[in-house]
Amino acid sequence: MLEVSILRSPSKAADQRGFDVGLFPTSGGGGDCDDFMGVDDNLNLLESYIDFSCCDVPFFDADGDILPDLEVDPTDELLAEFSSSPETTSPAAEHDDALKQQLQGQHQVVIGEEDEKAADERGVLTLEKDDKKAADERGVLEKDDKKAAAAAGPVVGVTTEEDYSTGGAAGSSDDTKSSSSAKKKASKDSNGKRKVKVDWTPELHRKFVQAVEQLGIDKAVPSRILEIMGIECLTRHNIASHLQKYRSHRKHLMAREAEAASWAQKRHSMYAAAASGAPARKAAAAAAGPTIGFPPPFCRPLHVWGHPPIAAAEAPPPVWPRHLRPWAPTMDDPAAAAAAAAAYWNQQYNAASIRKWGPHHQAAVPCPMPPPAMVQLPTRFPVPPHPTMVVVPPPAAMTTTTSKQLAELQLQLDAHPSKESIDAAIGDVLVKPWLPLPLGLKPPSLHSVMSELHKQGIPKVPPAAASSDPPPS
DNA sequence: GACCGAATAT
DNA sequence: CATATTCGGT
Repeated sequence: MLEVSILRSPSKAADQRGFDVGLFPTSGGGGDCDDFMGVDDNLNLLESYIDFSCCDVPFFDADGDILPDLEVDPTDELLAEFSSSPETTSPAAEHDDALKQQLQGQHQVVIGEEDEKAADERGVLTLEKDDKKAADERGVLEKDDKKAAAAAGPVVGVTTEEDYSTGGAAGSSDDTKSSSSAKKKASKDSNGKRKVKVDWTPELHRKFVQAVEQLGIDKAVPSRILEIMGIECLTRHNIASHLQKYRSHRKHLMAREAEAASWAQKRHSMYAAAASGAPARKAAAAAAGPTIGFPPPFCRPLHVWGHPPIAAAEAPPPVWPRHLRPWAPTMDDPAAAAAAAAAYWNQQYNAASIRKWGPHHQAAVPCPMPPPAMVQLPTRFPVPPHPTMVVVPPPAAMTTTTSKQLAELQLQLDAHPSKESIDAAIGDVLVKPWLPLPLGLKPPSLHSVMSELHKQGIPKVPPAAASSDPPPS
């Protein structure tokens, strides 16, 4: 917490440490912090534990509001306490930092050469799991105490890194696992670097997606992505982790689309059969109606990247005519589809972050972005470099009325295939109703959609009538 | 040994 | 749930 406050509060700890506190540009999507790429050398102090080497001003927006904090675990908080406790905020800070590193180093050494369990048996470890928190809260030992602790041995009430990062295992009479993991941790952090949870803000994610797109989903490997993103404070592991999630979601999404497409295909065939088949068969097909053997009129996307549940009342229309969606790509155009997918991800991310952080989220970037020039947009990328998308999700739940209306609309579409192919209509209008809308394009209300359809000569057909009246061929 | 991706942990 | 870490394979 305090760690965050250091970085968050320009007037307090950060200032005291001589941080060059800057503000985030307000420019919505474009917040590609070229204007604060400069990294204050003073940050090196902090870098000792927290690799914020390129995160000079990550936590403020232009209003000086506190921006979403990085989710830090208690480990981080402790170190924050180290960094921000009064005695570390002045000239002494540097020494403290150094001391802390030193302390950690010593601790590591001992952990490495002494079995934790043995230490425990010796009674050297004084903190039980439950006490750790209290230790956290009461803060860190005074400088002198730290020195003393370091001198006396590594484990006397000094809760160092591995204590926290292993969930307090060091203090418990826990077993080999904890000690070995502590060892690992210790060796890993021997350089004093501390891993902070990366906050994948929309901006960051956008960069990520752009990099992935640029490389191609197949060739997109963490190291390359990182290279293209050019964000120093990210590690290959951060990228890998995010990439894993990205791929996973993407996979689900594609599976979903494939499924929908296959349904569309079936539907197409069925129409063809019904239109050209014998009367009996035709009647059967008509009687079966559009809902039997077909997927629901709209396909809700999988819970992708924190898709918000939307109340039925405020749910946007799940479908709208193709002509009202000029941006809609077709599955025939892979590039457009890919771009749409990318836009979709961006939109998902924006939506998620709005929910998470509120409407000002766009200014929040945990790491400064590279200058835009560093990122080449795919030539065919049809969306703006920094698209701000409007969320157009399908409804989480439908009221009866909405459901009826939808069924009706569906039937209208069924009964009056547009000049475009049924396939396209299904693929675009029904299969992917959740595609993002570019900013400025508000999703049409169901009402407007329907009246538009009506204007286009598509009458409102009562479901009963529609189902007994198969579409003309 | 570095990297990757999936699995698992936090 | 999001992210980090681990682990097995290349």
